[in-house]
Amino acid sequence: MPRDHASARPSQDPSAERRVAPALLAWYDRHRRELPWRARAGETPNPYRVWLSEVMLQQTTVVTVGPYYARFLERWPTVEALAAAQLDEVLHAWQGLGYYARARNLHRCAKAVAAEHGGRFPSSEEGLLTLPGIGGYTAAAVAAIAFGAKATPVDGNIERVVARLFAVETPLPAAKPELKRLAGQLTPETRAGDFAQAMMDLGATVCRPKAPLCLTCPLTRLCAARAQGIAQTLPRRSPKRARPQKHGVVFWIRRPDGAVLMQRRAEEGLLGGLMEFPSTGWREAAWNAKEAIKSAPVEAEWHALPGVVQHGFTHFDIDLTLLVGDVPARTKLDGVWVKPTDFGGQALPTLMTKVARHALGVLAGEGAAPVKARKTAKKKMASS
DNA sequence: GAACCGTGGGG
DNA sequence: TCCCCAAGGTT
Repeated sequence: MPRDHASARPSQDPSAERRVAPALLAWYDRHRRELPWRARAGETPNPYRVWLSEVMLQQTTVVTVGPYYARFLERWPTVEALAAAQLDEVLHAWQGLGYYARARNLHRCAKAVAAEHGGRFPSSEEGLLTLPGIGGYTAAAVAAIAFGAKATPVDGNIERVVARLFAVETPLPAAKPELKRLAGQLTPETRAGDFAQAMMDLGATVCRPKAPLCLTCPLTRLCAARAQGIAQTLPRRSPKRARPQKHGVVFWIRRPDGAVLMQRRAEEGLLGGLMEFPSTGWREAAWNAKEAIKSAPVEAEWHALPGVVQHGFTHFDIDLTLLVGDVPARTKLDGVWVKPTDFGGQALPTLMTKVARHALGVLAGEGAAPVKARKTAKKKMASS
């Protein structure tokens, strides 16, 4: 469907575009949020802190990032300190935050800045783009916020604000180039960093995905979607593919001293570099015990643990059942033996934290297993 | 372009 | 309960 040119303009007024940035910056000066990584008005931003926060904030909420940011900054106050850390330390500190490639790239980036840039981040978008884990959004964000460059980061918030302001009805992700172009047109010559943060604040607190607060929005008179009464329906999105359900069987292997076998996952891919309990592959077809045991790392007398651990990833759901096996002391296997009291010292993804909690709860003989898991377990056991 | 890559909270 | 989605990047 063709888009007429009138839609590429906020409201019918041709001068509206030029009024967006002044109106938004005036609003920002009054409603500016205090965030841990945000320099106060008049203070010089610290590029390391801006970069660290921007990477943590990728696809992650402000509330979630808060404590992680504080811990990272205390432990590694400078990019050189972070560069000197071990990758496993960084992964462990990142535990629970998700998208673990960010942690690996964060570490690589710190090393690159320390070793190849004298400990100073490049100040241009182009320079920043060459670093690991820094893509179009983060390069523009750091350039604008930390270095005052005229750059236009476009995140989910800004996509939404711009889609509404210009009533762009093209669905995402196809609309991304157009939204980026339109956002660039709005960016002022000065205060580009404040403008970007103002757009993001507006998207987070006023121009929200659902139930936008158009009555209190500083741009409401300039908003084409508001004029057409379609603000809440934008941006449109192309339908997403359904998430398949996968299944796996975990081998909970115990030594007489109570230690359990853990292994490190491959560096690349899902949960890369993190620790896990050994398991079968994760596939869409269900496993039966006899088949699963073929992929056990050791021979043992296996006992099925009641219950199931369920978890959702971005692109598939998974349920894990557990087989418990006891092996003699001195059993030699790939991996590390870890006592449950030391699980906290390992970089475990949330899925494996759930596995550990479930196993320890059931094996302790009390009702630590989630009620939901028990119900599902009964159903599954009855059908198998 | 499309798939892959986590997690937690809110409606 | 289920779906949405959050300051995206890499392949």
